[in-house]
Amino acid sequence: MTAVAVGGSEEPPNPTMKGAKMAVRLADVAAACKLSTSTVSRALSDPEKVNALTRSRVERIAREMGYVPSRVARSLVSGRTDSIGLVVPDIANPFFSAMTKAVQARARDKGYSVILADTDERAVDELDRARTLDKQADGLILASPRTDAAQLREIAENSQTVFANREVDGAASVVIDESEGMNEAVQYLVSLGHRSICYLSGPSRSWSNLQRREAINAACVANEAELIELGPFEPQIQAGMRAADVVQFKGATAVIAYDDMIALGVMARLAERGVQVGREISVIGIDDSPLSEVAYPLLTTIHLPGAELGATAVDLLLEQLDSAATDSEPPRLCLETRLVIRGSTGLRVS
Amino acid sequence: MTAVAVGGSEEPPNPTMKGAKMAVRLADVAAACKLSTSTVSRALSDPEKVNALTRSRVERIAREMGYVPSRVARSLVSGRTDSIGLVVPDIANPFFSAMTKAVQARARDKGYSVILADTDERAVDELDRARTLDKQADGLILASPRTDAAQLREIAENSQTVFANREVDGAASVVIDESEGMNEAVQYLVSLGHRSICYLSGPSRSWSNLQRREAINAACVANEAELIELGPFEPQIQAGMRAADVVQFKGATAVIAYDDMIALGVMARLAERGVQVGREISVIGIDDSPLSEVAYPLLTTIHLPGAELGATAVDLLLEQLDSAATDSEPPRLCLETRLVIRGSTGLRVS
DNA sequence: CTGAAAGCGCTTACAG
DNA sequence: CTGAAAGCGCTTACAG
Repeated sequence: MTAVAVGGSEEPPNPTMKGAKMAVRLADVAAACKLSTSTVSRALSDPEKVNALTRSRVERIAREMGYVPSRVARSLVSGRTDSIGLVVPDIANPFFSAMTKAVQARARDKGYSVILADTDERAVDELDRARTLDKQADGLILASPRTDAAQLREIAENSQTVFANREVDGAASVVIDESEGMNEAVQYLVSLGHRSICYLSGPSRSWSNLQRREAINAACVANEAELIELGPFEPQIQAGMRAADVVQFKGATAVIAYDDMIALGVMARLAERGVQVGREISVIGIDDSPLSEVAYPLLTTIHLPGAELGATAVDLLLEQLDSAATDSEPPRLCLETRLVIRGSTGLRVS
Repeated sequence: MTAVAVGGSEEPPNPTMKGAKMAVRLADVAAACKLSTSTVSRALSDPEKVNALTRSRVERIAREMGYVPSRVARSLVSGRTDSIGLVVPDIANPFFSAMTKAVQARARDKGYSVILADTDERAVDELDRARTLDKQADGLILASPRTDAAQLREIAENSQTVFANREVDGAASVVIDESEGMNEAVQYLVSLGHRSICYLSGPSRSWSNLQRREAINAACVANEAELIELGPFEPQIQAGMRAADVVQFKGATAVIAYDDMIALGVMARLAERGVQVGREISVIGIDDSPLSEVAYPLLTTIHLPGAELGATAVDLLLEQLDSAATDSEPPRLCLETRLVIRGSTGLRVS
């Protein structure tokens, strides 16, 4: 009648410790079920390979015990982490936050989680951040990297990588082709009587900026407009405010900015000075961020499919992960743009 | 003189496979060094315990072979992942992107990476996302969760958790106390001649919204102003535009919105209707996001220390992780607010 | 200072 | 259908 400790292999649970780390293990469930860990493992992750009754019993007991499989143990055998790394220049920039949101949503739909790295526009940190993430993730999405092509190629050779908003030889990428939107913008300005157009450059090492410069240049040639380049400016409102001074000094009547942030900064400063944007001077942004509908006047801008960019990058990456081998030439996708006309543009006065 | 393959245990590397997954292992460098894995492991991660010459040789060879330790293997033994999970309602909302940026930066400084989950304002998904992240991270930061207190408490009991912008009994948290800023705002409006103030409510299940309602209520009582509550509205520009209609219908002359996004939407719609914000009607936001300096007129708003909130949450979480035991009462921090007066407010006209 | 062995928590051929 | 064993790539007492 007196109970003597028999076997006594049961470790008392430690209720003061938090976190699933000290939680019930597969072996605990197996012991409770009086089965081998092999069978329990199969019952939980490969149900077909196990007797139906065994399976349901295992499932029930596992649930009762609050069993949660260890992801890292699983990762160690599978070689996969089911997560992807995303490197962005500035999550506070609406373009990247919209893109990040889409990346996260799509990744989640596919059973992946995303590890985020923000380089705060510091190009020199990009490689380091990418390498760090590569150790923790199955693959990488590098958004608008400023690093030079050779180093990016090296990253792509050593890791599963997809570039967003940047093309790199031999690597998968999805970019936005601004030429259509840019052409519409220039054509529209010319139709309003503008003959000279000012482009406010973005970061000098930005691939996007290069694309946009080329696009506006081609568009200006095609539409017989003069092009004046100013900059570089950081894609931030503050920088746009400084840009406004240069614009005013140059006496420009039509400006296209590297992005909405700069355009918005320009408008804000101009308004402060009593200049009527949309009448005395026309301003066009690039991005079509939510902000462009809040500014005064509403910002005419080239719409960039940021969410689509993010979702597509995830799709490309997961395809690449699944196809294992480096079979064919990696895909390069290209998304289109269009001009969204609002209030910040108007007939040239003079 | 003729070199004959001796031992021949060298696996040929597979250059077509990408990713550090098939990379050189500790055992490989041990073999190359003709040492045990134990020694190599120590040389690399606990240098003091190893002969200086051995160490430098190991380090050199490891470098030459491009050895990168497997994080998951390490995690399996250490029980730590060195990453934290962050759950936010909407990364595209400037408040949360600013906070996320700060979380990421601070975490990185401390050697942690951050796994991001965006619930897209879907309160029902919060718990699920938190649990998923908990499996992959050492701890969790839950930003502005809408879930009810009981369930949040349960999360906090099972995982290392810090709440940002929400207080939960028995759990660590850092919140923003709006009462000071709110009081300044109401007092300011009253000093401009407004006697009736309209509050545009945020999400009904938002703890912040509750705090703000209480704060404005107290402030109105203290300043002898009438309070009219409208809403709820989602913290988005679109919702603010709809709110504007209600505001106009009510004939309000002074409104304080749940956040900048709503305030901005209100202003945009009002401007569209030809109503002069700052003259005919005063609008105050909450957040002081970069947008508030771009809107027209510039938005008067209550400054919220979003970056500080994020950084502080990380600090609290890491302290909690290090102190292992659930010793004392978890800390509850509170950050202050203040009113930033800009152009969207002015003397009451009638 | 160095090495052999056990173990972190799973999965998965390989037998039975 | 089930179990014993090996292994994923490290770290860490325990000996020597």
